[in-house]
Amino acid sequence: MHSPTELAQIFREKQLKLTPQRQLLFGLLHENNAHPSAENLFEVASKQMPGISLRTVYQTLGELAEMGELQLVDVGDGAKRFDPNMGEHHHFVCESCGSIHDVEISSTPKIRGEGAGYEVNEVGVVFHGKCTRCSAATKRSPGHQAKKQVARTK
Amino acid sequence: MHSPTELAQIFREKQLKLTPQRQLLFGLLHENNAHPSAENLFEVASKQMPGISLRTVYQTLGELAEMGELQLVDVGDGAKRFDPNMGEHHHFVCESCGSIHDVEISSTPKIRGEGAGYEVNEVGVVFHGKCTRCSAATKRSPGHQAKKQVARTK
DNA sequence: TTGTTAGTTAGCAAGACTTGCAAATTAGAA
DNA sequence: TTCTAATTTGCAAGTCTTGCTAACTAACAA
Repeated sequence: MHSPTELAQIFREKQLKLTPQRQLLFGLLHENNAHPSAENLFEVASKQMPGISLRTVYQTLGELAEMGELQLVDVGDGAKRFDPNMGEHHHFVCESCGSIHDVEISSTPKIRGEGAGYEVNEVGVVFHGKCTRCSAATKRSPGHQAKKQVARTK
Repeated sequence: MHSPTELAQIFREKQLKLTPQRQLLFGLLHENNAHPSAENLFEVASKQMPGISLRTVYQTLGELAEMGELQLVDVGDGAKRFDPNMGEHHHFVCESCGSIHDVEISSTPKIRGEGAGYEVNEVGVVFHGKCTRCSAATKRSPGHQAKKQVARTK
């Protein structure tokens, strides 16, 4: 996504207000590669701006996604994640700690056979496995693993 | 997944009961390539067995998935889908009618660069676009499209 | 056929994640 | 400072799924 400064400019041009809430979120999202959920961002934002509403976080994230400033990532664990990296890339999800990492793939997969006639607009690839850290941890002490990075109560 | 008869055998071996509800669901799932959600199956099952509980459908689907008889497919539209096709394949989601189709890809994508050190256990590829039918319909009468095959209220 | 019992089902409540709504605020322009 | 449309909030509500538990029943033995 664009930098907070550039976003400010874009918002002004669209007659959208530059509220403190939005500015805070722009900053928290910029170059954030942790793939946070709305709730994650809300927690962090709350520390810097107690009282900010979760509803506002959802609202702002939704706007940014609609404007093409954020990519929505769904790894099937319940909550949607937001990724400011709009370049072409895919995702790796660690089964141990839950972390999500951007990855590049050697070549975009193509449909083979009957389905080849489909009109494809988008291809999403999600890898599941163990990240370097968890993989190493498992080797050192099987059974143990890095603490889950993303809280999941479900 | 296995055929209803084979599943019956497997369940017996595991001391699991062969209830009418389970038998019905086995049948409805067998060779079902429509990628139904729990709710979808519940509706169909209800016609043949009025009174069956949605809870039971979830329960049974969960058991089958755990036994490796069903694959869970999440295309990010809210509800999980169940796919009895356990062979290696990926999915195509039609943006117009919502239908999901199994597809094969020419080669499994590989992670490139730094992420190459990850321990990958599973690769999921989801294509989004227009299925043959909707693609043709759009060309015939732009603006129109096939009726959504999967109800989504969200 | 009957009794026994562990496995199941059904219903409802509740939890997680999101979104709709309406009232209260406020950024930005005049 | 005033005005107004855009925003933020808080809460209710909706969707999908799971936990809990009382009632039920498939499967097996006598």
